[in-house]
Amino acid sequence: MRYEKGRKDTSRRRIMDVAVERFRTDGIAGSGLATIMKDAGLTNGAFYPHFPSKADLVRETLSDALSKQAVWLRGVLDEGGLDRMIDIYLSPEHRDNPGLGCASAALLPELARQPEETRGMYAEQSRTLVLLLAEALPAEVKAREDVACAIFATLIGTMQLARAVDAASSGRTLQAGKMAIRALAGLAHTPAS
Amino acid sequence: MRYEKGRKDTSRRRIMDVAVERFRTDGIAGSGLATIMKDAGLTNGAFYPHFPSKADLVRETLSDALSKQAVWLRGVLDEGGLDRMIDIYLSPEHRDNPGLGCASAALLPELARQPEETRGMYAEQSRTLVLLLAEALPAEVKAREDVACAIFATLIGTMQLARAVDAASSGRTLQAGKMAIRALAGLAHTPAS
DNA sequence: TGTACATCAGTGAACGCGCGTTCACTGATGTAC
DNA sequence: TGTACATCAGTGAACGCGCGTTCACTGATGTAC
Repeated sequence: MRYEKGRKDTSRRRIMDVAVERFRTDGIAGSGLATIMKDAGLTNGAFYPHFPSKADLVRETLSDALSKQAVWLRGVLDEGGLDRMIDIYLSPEHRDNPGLGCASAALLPELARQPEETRGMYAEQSRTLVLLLAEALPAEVKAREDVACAIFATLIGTMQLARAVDAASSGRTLQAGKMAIRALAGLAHTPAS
Repeated sequence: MRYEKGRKDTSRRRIMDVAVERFRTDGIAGSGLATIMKDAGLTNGAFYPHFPSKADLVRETLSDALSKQAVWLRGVLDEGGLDRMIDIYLSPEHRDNPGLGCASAALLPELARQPEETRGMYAEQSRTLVLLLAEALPAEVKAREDVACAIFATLIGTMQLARAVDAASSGRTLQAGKMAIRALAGLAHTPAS
């Protein structure tokens, strides 16, 4: 049947929202299209009027997620600075909700195995995040982009580690990451969080 | 047919060697048992006299890989110290050969999605690596285990990032990681590597 | 030392299942007149 | 304003394929005598 105007756009949006969350929760290879479509309230076949293939869905959803993360990052850095961002990123809430969190923390090794087009998208989008971090570094920091890149890597590595280890060490892992990133950024070390 | 003594052990060893390499290259969910067995020179059905399930293969091979990594780490730290280890870990050779490299860099987010038993194994084995790093820190470093944990996270995050981004920025990412880890460890920063 | 036999690693076909993708079809809506 | 018709998002069954796992079977070897 023919549907009302704008219907296709909202369906597409719903598919994408359901898909990123599932990718971040179960991995890309671990997420089937049938499940995604069912969760979006549609059937198998409705996928292909929206996306030419799963690879395209992956690329588009992750590109979207990274753009949103850039908006979020800009906002948090503007309001609360690097210090505040670190506390939010390395929070237990973020750790316990990978489906709603950072795509890099959830999927980075799998992203490295994606087709060239997806990898190029990631290279570009992650660079934006690193540049935003670089801008937020204290004025006296040298080699700003390199420091920002290392901070980005430490955020991601710390979150992955906190998710993989047992609950007992997880909190300490997060704290260790915060401490290290503050040291790299040249911020005062605040022992109690 | 009945095979000569020790045959089962060498087959098992071959399955495990082929499996870890494939896991690290293609991911766990992305690696099928049929392919692994074929690469090990055996057929499908020969898998089950060796392992009760794929999950067991995953746990055993990764446990083995992490033990070997601990041996490697101890050796490199003894011979060349933290500085040498950083250079080897964050080398283009390691980046370009994930199949032979660090299991954490290749699989950490996927490890966080494994069954409890596998996660427990990882928590334990990664702790050993962190403690080895802590021992290798310069004497004056405080909060040694926390610093070591952050260094571990930075090594992993940096390698993942270097593998995901384009070739042009990849080298710089590795250098930025080296610089940051040397700073965290309180080692002199050597601008040229 | 020679013979009979139990062992069991490995074979290869098959199991049910979910994967990504294709396709003929539906039918309420927007558009043209 | 009313009618005829083209559109096309979505349906639901099917495609071939690879997945993890099972199973009846093989047959050279190690073991027992």
